[in-house]
Amino acid sequence: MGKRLPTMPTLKNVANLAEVSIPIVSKVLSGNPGVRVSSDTRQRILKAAEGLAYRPNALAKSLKLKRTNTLALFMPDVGNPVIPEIIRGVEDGARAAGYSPFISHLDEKVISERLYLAWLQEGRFDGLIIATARVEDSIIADLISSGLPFVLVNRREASTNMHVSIDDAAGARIAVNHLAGLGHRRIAHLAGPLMYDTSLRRLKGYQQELDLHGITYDSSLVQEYDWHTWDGGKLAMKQLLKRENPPTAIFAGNFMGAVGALSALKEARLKVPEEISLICLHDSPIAEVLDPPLTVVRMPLHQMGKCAAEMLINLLEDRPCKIPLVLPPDGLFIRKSTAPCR
Amino acid sequence: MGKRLPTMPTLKNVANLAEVSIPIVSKVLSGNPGVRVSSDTRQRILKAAEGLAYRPNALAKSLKLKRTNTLALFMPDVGNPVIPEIIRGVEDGARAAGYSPFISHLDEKVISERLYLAWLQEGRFDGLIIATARVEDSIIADLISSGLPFVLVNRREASTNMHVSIDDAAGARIAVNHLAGLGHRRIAHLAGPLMYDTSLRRLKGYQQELDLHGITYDSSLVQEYDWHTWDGGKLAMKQLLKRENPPTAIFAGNFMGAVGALSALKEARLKVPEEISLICLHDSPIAEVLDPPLTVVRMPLHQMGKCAAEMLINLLEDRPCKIPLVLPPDGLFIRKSTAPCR
DNA sequence: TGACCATGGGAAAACGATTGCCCACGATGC
DNA sequence: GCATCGTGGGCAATCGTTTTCCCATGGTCA
Repeated sequence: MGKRLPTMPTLKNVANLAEVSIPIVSKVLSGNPGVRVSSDTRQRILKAAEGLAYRPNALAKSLKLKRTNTLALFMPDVGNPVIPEIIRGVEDGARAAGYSPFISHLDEKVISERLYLAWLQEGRFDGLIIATARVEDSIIADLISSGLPFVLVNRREASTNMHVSIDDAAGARIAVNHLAGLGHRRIAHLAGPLMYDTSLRRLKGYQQELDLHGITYDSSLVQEYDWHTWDGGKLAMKQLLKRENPPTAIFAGNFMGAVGALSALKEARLKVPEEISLICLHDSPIAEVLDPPLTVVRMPLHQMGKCAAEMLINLLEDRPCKIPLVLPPDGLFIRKSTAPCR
Repeated sequence: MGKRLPTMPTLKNVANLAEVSIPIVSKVLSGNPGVRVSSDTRQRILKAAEGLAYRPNALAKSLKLKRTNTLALFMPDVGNPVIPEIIRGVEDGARAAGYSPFISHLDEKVISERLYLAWLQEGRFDGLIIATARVEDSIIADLISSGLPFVLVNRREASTNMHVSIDDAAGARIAVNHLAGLGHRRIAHLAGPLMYDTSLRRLKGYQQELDLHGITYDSSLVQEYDWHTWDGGKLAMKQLLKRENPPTAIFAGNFMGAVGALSALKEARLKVPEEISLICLHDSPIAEVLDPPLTVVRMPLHQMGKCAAEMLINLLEDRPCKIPLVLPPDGLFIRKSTAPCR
């Protein structure tokens, strides 16, 4: 069904036009330096290819070469403002090595259908970068046992060392240290879904740093929230504000949560940072235009993406992998949402 | 270079295991209903395929069939919050028709290298959806003359009717009408880069509606801004506030601009909506958590994406195309950033 | 018993590219 | 004058599928 619109020129067409054989055209056009060819023949081929606007068919080439030079990048949620950073990092890493990354946006349905596994098995891509925490463990296990090349981003897995993540605990500690340094003692934590190891590590960092400052951990100051939505943080913040003894500072596990929390604080007529301080992990250009601009611990998302691409490509090209598995946070970016505790 | 990690099973392997020929395996597995095969053979083949976890090689299949069932979606900027909506729309449209969309994030470099044209010419994708206004006209012209199947999103082009967009002028008029209905007369317009026809149409709609309400158009109330960045709107808003007779209402051309404008207004200690009203085109979940939540004219971005996919697939499958080229706005969503003019 | 038919399944070509091998040719060496 | 050698370029196989065509085989009918 369906007319095939324009027919692309093939090697055969070029060969006919240049009055030579197909293989020699291939050799000349693929620029193989070792090929010996008379300059006359070369010119004829080049002219013919140019005239026909010839482009090698990627499918045929990849089939023969068993290499597509493409990567698939699986993203959970393009709406999350931290995602673009990662995407750009992957792109930079991949393109520098001659690979083209293609992004696939995974909604629940696709995740459950294991389409990504299929794409890899079907040879459409050389490798896979998975940047979604939502993928089930069982599927990761399948992926590992299939032996197919993939890298996990922002998610660690004991059974493989193909993953890159950021030191969440360290990030959390920087945030809490900042808050504690400002004199805050009742520091709440808006924690991402605790089914994700990333959230768990942030929580642990929060606890550790509290401990270091001699603040006893109060689990009622930890409120889990849904970080897939913008108002997950808002709902959680409202919960937290219901306490009889509300916190003087909030450490939000991610950016979306902080924005939601800020919204809740405003509805509650609490002044940020005068009455309550707010800090979060991750940065985003939006942080600058919020009221007040958000103090954040910036995480090296771009670098994480880039490392993931490099790691994967190293694997694909059978080179030793010397990429760090865990990246340190970029550090504190103080804007206007945190202030000394009154 | 590079070890080829796991070797995927092929039709040949399945055929060997089932002790039949390759073609019959292909026929059975591709589920062609017309194929007549004994149930014994069928069972053996199915079992063998299952046992080997066979998956057809997409490259070989596409090469033979001249159809990949994939679409490439070119996005300008995944950081822009309106983009995810479009992406999801395209996905819905494509998947419903059995196509997989792959997103490529186009930065300036890629745009200038005309990679997208290459990908299409190389047969990697069946068609292309271009959702970036930034692509140069000359490249669009190339694309058209190449005869390759593509659809333009949110951009009109006289030389092709393969495009889907939203009625920007109508959206602008709804916004201005709302503001005028609240009694505002000095309504400023934060206009996107006027090199884009989309921005131009919004400006025109703004002018028309002003006219309808008997308000004379004052070009000094129109401030162009860069809508690729979050603080483009902020800078523009600051410009506007320098006037001796500042506007009482702002109509921002897009969401990012409105967020930036809101930021500038806060810095200037202007109360929204008490002292100045703000409305924009496009909606985003973030609009809810801003302070105040933004009143917007919602545009059918999801539907636009979906229509684009359907239009492209209709073209690919040689079906008549009955998709509307221009979609009406979804309408006004009143939140809290607009109020009667004092 | 011989002709016919339906049925199941295989042979081969094709998609477009790459590559190892080999051959023809003219030039060179003895 | 004969063997050798290097050079330019073609042959053929291959990657993994799909699809058209055709051939066995065995059963049915006269």
